[in-house]
Amino acid sequence: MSEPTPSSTVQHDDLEDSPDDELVRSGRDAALTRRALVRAARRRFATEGYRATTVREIAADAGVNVALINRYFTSKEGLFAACMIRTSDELDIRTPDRPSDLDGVIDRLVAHVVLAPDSDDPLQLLLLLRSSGDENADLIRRNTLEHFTRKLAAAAGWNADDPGTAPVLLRAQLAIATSLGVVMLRTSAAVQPVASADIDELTDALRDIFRALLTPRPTK
Amino acid sequence: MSEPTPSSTVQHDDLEDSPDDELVRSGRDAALTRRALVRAARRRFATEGYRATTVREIAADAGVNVALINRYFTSKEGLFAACMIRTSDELDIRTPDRPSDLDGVIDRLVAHVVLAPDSDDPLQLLLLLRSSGDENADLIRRNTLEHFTRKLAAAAGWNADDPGTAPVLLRAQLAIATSLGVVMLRTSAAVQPVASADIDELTDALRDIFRALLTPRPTK
DNA sequence: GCGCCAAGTAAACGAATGTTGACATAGGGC
DNA sequence: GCCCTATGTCAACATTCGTTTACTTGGCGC
Repeated sequence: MSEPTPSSTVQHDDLEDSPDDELVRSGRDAALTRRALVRAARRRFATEGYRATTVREIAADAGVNVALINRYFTSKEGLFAACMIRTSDELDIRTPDRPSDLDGVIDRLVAHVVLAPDSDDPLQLLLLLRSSGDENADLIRRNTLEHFTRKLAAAAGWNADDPGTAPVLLRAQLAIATSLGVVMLRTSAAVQPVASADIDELTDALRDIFRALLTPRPTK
Repeated sequence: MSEPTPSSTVQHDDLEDSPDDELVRSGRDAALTRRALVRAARRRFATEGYRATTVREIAADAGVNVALINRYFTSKEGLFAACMIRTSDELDIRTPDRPSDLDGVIDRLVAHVVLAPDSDDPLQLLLLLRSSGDENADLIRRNTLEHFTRKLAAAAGWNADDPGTAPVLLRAQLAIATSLGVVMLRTSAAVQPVASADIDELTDALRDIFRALLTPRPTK
């Protein structure tokens, strides 16, 4: 009888060709290890969900020993919280300051949606993540999504003080919902044809929808 | 040392007040048990995801012994397939035979999306379910989604033999993606305003989008 | 009323999960 | 150069997962 492979952790000598480690791990560097873990965790949490992701998978992706997750983040939940906090920050940065530039906002949103499946864009985690079983994480996600909705709606002419513009807020959120759905179909299920659609074609189609949704229209 | 509670299965004597069992379980009825399991599984799979759902939870929800899942459905995956198959059937039924009735199709889709959060509508499972970590389960979902996409696209004038209508297929899938996103925002995260939007208002907005997406438009 | 088979139960299994503690080692301060 | 601490490794843990096996129980045909 042959000996079973004793462990599922991969050694750092067979990282395959994954360029996940933006820098070559030369020596011992706690900060680098933490970043690698967060990056790997973001991808896994986004594509597999919180509970379906195992810490051993994350550690393997990051080319790091499993126990370091608990060393640096106390627990799996702590690692998840670390991913979420940074996500919230980055979304604020990407929000435009000039509400008039609706086309620019749309282009940026479309770019995020189209490119999300291949990146570890924090937006992807925000969009994909479902109920995690962690109340605080869910709250952060809801607040961030609502914040982003208001920003997008403002670019489309929504005014919090003008109840007449309320429909714009709803339409902005439908645009976000569409983004969420597209990202899910492309990353989570690889459903055709959207999963392998031509980038330009998909971009055009999305831009059409978002413009139709968000372009100021006085009529009902 | 106190004895640990030996099992997480609940007896059928403390079903709480859940009306999940549409009929009182008087005697032994295999068909009833199977239906109860499928119903409970649909809700759990839809709200928690495949891998995050445990067979013991499902059995407890259905007020049934865990082993019966394996007896009637061979495995957790078999139970999932049973949920999906019925979903596929219902979607087929709801698909019109007359492709010209686009408005009717749209109305039905919108109704499903709007009502999904409060029901155990099979469509909800289809829309909410994410990457399950189980290859066969993912394949079932992908095939069902693609099948439904083609049905919807056909109602909007898509013809598999006419490459010129390919964009319609993509747009139909964007409509599905939007549905998926809306259902997720409403059920999974309760994001405002879409979560508490007026039903009629939401219905109108969705109908507008889907018509704009799917109404035959000869121009590029 | 009785036996027989379907329906349901209980307990255990191996594998996988998150976590922990003891140990090994690199690398900079002195 | 030596040691001391931060960093990383290894093996084990308790628990939970899906599944299986042996068993009990209920209801229908005769």
